[in-house]
Amino acid sequence: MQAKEAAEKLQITQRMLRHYEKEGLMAVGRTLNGYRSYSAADLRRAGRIRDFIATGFSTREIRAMSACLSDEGSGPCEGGVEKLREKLEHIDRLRAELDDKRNVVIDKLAALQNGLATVSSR
Amino acid sequence: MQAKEAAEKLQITQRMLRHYEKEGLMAVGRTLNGYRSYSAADLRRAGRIRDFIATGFSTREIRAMSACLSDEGSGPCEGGVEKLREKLEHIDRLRAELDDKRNVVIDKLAALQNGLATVSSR
DNA sequence: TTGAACATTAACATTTAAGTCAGGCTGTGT
DNA sequence: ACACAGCCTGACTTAAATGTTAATGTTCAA
Repeated sequence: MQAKEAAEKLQITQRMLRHYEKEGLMAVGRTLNGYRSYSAADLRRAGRIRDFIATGFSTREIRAMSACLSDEGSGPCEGGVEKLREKLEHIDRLRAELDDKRNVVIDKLAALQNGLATVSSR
Repeated sequence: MQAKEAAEKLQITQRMLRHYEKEGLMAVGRTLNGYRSYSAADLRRAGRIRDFIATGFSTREIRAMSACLSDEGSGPCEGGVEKLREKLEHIDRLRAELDDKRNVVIDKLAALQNGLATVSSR
C-alpha cells in the first residue's frame, strides 16, 4: 500500500509518516520505482507511533522503547509499561476532575429542571 | 506560597510555572515585593495544566477549555471531555497492545520455567 | 502523448515546551 | 554591612512535530 492510502487509514499526514521514518521509529520498504510500500505490519507500527505521540511521548522516548512497537512480543519493552502508567495517572487525575465538574453541571441542570417542574406543576 | 515551593510540590520547574502564566493558562497574584504568590487553588490549577500538557495537549487546546481548569464547575468545558476521551482511546489502544506483549513475555518465561522445572525434576 | 494524480527528496518555516543565562531586586541571618 | 538565597524579567537556545513549498520522477487513462 502506498503513502497516501496509508496516511488516510491512519488519519495522519504523509509528512508525519515520513517523519516517523526519518526519526528512526520505523523502516518502510520501497517498490522498484522508489515509492514507499506500507505493509500491514508497517501500518500497525505507524499507528502505535501515532498513538504514542498523541499521548505526549517524544520520538526519543519512543525510540528508546522500540521493542514495544514491533508486532512480535520481542524485547523487554524498556520501561514502556511504567511510562504508560505515568501517563495514565495524569489522565486519570484529569478525568476524575472533569467528571466531578460534569456532575456538578448535571446536578445544576437537574435542579433547574426540578425547579421548573415544580413551578409549572403548581 | 512562593515559586520554589510551588514548583517542588508540583514536581515541575519554576520555568514551567512561568510558562503557564505567560501562555495565559493561569493568573498568579503577587505579593507587595512583586514575588509570585501561589494559592492552593493556583496549585491545583497548575497541576491540572501540567497533567494536560503531559498528556499531549497544547497550550492552545488547554486555553480553549480553560473552563475545565478552574476549581468551580463553571463553564461547559468546551469539548474537554471529548478530547480526553480521544486521548484515552490512544492510551487504551497502546495499553491493550502492551499488555498483550507483556503477557506473551510472561508466557514465554513461564514456559521456560516449566521447561526447566520439567528438566530439573526429571 | 499529454495531463492529472501521486510519488520522491530537500529545504525552509512555524509553533510549542522547556532549558539556560544575564542583570538586577529583595529579604534574612550574621 | 555583607553574603547568600530566592525572586524577577528578558532574551537566547534547542528540540520536536508539523506545515509548506519547490523541483522532479512515475503511472495511467483519455
